[in-house]
Amino acid sequence: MKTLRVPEATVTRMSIYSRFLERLDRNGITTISSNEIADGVGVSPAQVRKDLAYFGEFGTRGVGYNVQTLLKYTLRILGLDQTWQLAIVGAGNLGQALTTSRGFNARGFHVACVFDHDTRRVGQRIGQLLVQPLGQLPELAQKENIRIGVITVNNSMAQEVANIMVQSGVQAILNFAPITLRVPANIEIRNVDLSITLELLTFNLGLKAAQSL
Amino acid sequence: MKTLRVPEATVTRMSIYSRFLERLDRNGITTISSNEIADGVGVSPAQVRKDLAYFGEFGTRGVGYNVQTLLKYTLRILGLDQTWQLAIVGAGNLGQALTTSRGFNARGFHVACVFDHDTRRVGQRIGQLLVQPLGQLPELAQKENIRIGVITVNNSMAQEVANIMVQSGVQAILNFAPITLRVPANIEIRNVDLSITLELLTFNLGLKAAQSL
DNA sequence: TAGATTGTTAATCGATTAACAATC
DNA sequence: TAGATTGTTAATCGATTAACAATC
Repeated sequence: MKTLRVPEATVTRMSIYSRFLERLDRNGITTISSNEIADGVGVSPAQVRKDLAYFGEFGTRGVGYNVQTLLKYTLRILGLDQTWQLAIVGAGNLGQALTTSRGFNARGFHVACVFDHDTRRVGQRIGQLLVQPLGQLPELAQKENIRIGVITVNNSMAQEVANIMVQSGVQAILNFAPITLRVPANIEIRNVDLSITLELLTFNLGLKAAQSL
Repeated sequence: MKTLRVPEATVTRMSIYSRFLERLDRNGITTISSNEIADGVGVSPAQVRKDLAYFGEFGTRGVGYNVQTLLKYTLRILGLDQTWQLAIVGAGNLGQALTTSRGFNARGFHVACVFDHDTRRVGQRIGQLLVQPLGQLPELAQKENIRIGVITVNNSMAQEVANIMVQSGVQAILNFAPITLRVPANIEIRNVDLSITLELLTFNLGLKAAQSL
């Protein structure tokens, strides 16, 4: 049980390489070098080779990488060689957007059900799905083999929803409520805070303004 | 014109410190140490002091930091001592969610207008706002002093929308379309790709599964 | 003055890049 | 064999942490 220690930036780039390879594959390109991958996604060739080296030897010296083979490996590394059933809790605008979004319904991901606390929302149609009452989450999570829960409710409900998700056997949570949720250590959790992203922009604009003085 | 070089992680943490200070201030706390800030947000005290040191000396040795003063400084550093007018282009579910979201209507940010290409959406009400035709963007951007544009249209429209934004004098773009946009170098741009975030989760779940073998 | 906490320097840690031997 | 490109090692770069002098 050796613990593989991979920088998070490497994983992010694996995701980017993987999409790039998908595009190459669609365009019928069969072989590619680290140099071309680097050019294609905007990193250094050494970085590409180093990133891949965390996971194995996928290329052929003097030749390059087989696109299909490398694509298959990157998908497997990212855990995308299997299906991930998602449940979204919170059928407001954000929940609706994510339910039908391409990112959440591609590359192994599938939004299998949507829940809401509000009885007025229950029964509403979102894409192919009907909004389910929150009380149904434990049962449907079992039935649909939900492994990832997405929280798009407001702050006051978020912790309660997280608790229900954990009790329902969900393994990972993607949380859009801008609060810190408490979950057991074995649950993967990640927060998406768009306000911080906005503030990175305004910070940089401020820097620029200062530099042009 | 000395160029201030600050790690992006530091800026992200400044944003987090700033919110923490807001909470302290609301609770009437007047003084705080780097140790307490560190505890409150989950980083090391040395990190807190080092982060702040990029921007100045805000504390008093032997005493700590004045909450109100430090809050004011963090807000100024992040560029939040001014109002940032936003325009959202794409009045679908995501656009609607962001238009009325608290993160986009607090701490100096204000969604001033929403646009859509689709004539069926134009005139719709979102919160206080009416959806405007895309053609109105240049004029309204001027009139409303829009400095940040948010792109929530589909991939095929995103580049065109970015072009119009740039021509309209927008300084920064937050792009939710999962494609790489070409903009002039003086425009700040940032992509939000939720799929990559999802894949970080599945990668970690895969690691965990491998370790428990 | 004694106790506390900052701001800063030096040490450590980790990630990226450069360089090159291995090898197709 | 000559040319090309990988996989890996060593060098560099940058960020975090530890430690402590400065000072309230």
